[in-house]
Amino acid sequence: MDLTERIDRRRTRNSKHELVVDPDSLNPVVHPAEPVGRETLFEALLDAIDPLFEQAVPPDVYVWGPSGSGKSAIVTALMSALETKMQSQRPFYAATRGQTKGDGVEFAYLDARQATSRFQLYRELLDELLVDAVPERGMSTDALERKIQSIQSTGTTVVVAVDHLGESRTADVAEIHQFFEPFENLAWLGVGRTPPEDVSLPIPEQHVHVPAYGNELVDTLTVRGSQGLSHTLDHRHAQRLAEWADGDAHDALAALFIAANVAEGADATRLRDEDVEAGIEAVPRDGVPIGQVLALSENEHHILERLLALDRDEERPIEKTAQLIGEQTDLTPGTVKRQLYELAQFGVLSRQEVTVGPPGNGRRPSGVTPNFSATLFTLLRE
DNA sequence: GATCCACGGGAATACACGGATG
DNA sequence: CATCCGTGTATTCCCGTGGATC
Repeated sequence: MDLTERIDRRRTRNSKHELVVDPDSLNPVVHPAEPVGRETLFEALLDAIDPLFEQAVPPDVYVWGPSGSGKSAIVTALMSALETKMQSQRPFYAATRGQTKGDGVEFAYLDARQATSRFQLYRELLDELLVDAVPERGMSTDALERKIQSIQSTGTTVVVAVDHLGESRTADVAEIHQFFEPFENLAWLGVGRTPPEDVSLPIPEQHVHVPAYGNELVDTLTVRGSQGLSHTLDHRHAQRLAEWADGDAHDALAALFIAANVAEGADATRLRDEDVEAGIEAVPRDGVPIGQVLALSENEHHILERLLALDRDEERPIEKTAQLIGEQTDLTPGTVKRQLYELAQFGVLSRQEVTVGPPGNGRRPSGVTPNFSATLFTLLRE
């Protein structure tokens, strides 16, 4: 960090009123312990796993709904609530026994974006269940499966939530079904966007539909905004964001997060209209969720950073882009090109035909542009 | 020695266009 | 006019190799 940067930071930190007091509250990838205004959905989820409260293994459940409808928020909240509840009721001696954290019921939350293969899903699950570290390599997937089975043979019931199913890189419902089939005392709760009728069989009989936010989004924004900022979020601003985002909490929070940063950068003491508009400006309405971008590998992040650094106004065929990026990384242009194509298929980048040079024979090249908020990506990468 | 996976290279396939063919 | 074909690119798909870890 150079000197001016230090001074800059010091200056913003010491400005009379710090505007952002809790960044996490404004962060679209962070979910609060208690989601606002979704009590009925919480009930529906509890209903779905009701047998659990009579010591039985509940059926598998599929939770689905559009992007930004709060699926992740409600499921993470449910799992952590269940965990604390069940733990407080667990007999004291259980905690000290054996290699598992205890017997009875165990809860785990897995993010399919972090665990994309059967191996990784099993590994993450074991990591949640066991106190000991679980190896990341050198152990076969089948060995992990046997390990999970041996835990179950002690009579432990496992409820595992798997978030973000059916994205282009993550496992889908059918795969999750297959992966967790071998385990007798395990119920899974899959979360995805695909409507049940479009999901390839087999699919759980229990569905819980999470519809897009309606008016509740204004409340959610108000609560989270007011927690994150040093002042109450202006009602007009909450309304403006909710309306623009059309019920998508991810987009609304993304814009709010950026707005707060813009305002803070300008040494404002309150969020101003122009900040909110700047936030809205910086978030594409139909982009990929930023969490999906953040979950990419380190190399892919490098590629994206270089891509964002290139002059945005210039049209450039993908080949040329790959070459420019390749020069700045230790990846070959060929690999960069393939990765760019993959990212485009993934939805992280969007492709459009590019008109460059004389109209030759073959197929026209295309260029790539980010399909997410570059500002948000940069802010959250730090 | 076994394991998983990121890279990298390259084969296979898709697409665009002009010209030939029926 | 509709369709097929050849050529030249773009894009997707696949798989072997090697690093890192156990």
